[in-house]
Amino acid sequence: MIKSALEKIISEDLAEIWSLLNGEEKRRIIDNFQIHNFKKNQVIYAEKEDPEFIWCLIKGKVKKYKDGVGGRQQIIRLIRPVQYFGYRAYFAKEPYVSSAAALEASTLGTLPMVLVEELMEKNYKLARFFIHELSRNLGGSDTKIVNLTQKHIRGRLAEALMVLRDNYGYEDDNSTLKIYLAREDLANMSNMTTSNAIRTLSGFVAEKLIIVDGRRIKIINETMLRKISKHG
Amino acid sequence: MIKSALEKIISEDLAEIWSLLNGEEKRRIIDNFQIHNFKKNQVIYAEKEDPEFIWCLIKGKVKKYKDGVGGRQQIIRLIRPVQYFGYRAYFAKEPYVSSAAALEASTLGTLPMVLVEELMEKNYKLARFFIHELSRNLGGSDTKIVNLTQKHIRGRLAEALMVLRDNYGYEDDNSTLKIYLAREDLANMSNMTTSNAIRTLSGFVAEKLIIVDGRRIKIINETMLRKISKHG
DNA sequence: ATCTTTGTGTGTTATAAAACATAATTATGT
DNA sequence: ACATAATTATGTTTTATAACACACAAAGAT
Repeated sequence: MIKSALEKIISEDLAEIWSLLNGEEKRRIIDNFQIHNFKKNQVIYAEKEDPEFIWCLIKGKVKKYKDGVGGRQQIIRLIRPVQYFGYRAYFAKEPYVSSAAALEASTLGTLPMVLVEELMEKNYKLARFFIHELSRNLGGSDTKIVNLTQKHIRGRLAEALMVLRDNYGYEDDNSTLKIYLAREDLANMSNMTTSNAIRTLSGFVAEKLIIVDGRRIKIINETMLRKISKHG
Repeated sequence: MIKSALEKIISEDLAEIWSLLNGEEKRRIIDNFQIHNFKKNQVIYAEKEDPEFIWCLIKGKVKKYKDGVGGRQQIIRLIRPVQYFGYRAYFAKEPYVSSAAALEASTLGTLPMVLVEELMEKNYKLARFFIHELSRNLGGSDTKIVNLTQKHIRGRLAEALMVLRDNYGYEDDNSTLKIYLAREDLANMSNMTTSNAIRTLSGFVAEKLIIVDGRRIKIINETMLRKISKHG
């Protein structure tokens, strides 16, 4: 398993990033790539630590979050395979401002950021890849600021459900979200208490917008949910 | 005035960015740099428009903001001379997600993004400059999400005052904020209604943390304000 | 299997902040 | 200089959401 997952990613260009590199560069990546396994809920790195590696999610699901006042947690971003994270703080030359944890058992790879920077200096496409990613994430964060501060509770939860849908998609039935979050995590995505996440979710069930079976959420009326998310 | 301001910026390396370029590159910048003047409150660009230029604030003050539900505006970031903005959307290959407007009469310069990208491809330092800026801004936005959603009204306003202090500094008296915002803008920075910004500001005056004279805000107890901003 | 912990669901109360209302002041245009 | 509009200020009411309380179910531990 150790190297095969990586070879697969690189050779099949599952991740955009690798297709930008030449053979020699790919060689150096493979030589320095380290595989790590994380259990469900295990912290990958924590706020205030110093960044040293770029992280690559190979299998599983990861949340990036910030712990705020009174132990309240805000989920900032969700990661899916094959995505990269943990490089922002290094580029900014500052400690992490958010933490990362596995939402389920996950396999990740690391690469020293010094190597990434070295490759980047030689290969403009790699630099451009990060500029593009950072720019998209920044736009997303700015949008999230307004979503979380100005929308009402129903709008924020509907928004969270749509984020899950867009990030992880549906199961084979084309309607069950392919992620099973605790109500608490749902609340932490939507800036509300767990009680209110549960209550609001029950409301959506009563309105036949979704069907809930434990942590399985089946989206019945996506159009309506998007509408609520927009004007809520 | 037309070119002199630019020559001054470039020659004196007032902006970090120019020191990264060689003579030939500086030449091309100067040839393509366009000066624009904006009146107070004039919109520089608006959400959903397509980005074409990078903007350089030479003189004045600029706010970046998003209009949210019910006409409520959220100020995302403040710009001071000599800072660059407006490039994120271009790099992300998407329309602007926020608008920019002059907070006071301002002088700005534009440079076509295609030129910036061309220079960037040749000059790694320029690419690294943008990666650094984007990374810092992204960290700032992620932090702002938690600040605005989890802090109470006093904490949010104190935070806004400290942001103003850190961005624009003090007048010669070493205590009066070097920016004169309408209460409405103060509210739009702090995610609250104008009424509450006024009320909370009056509270700070009563507690002798600040002195207010119209739009002039004199910081009396910065330590206490930082404390309120942190735990509020 | 039983105990303990953790997560889910709902009703009730408390409260922070918005919404609304109305003056008083300050700017702005003619 | 005056009229009109915009901004600042403050009091009152309403409301969205947090906080609290408790029951029940599910999952782990001994």
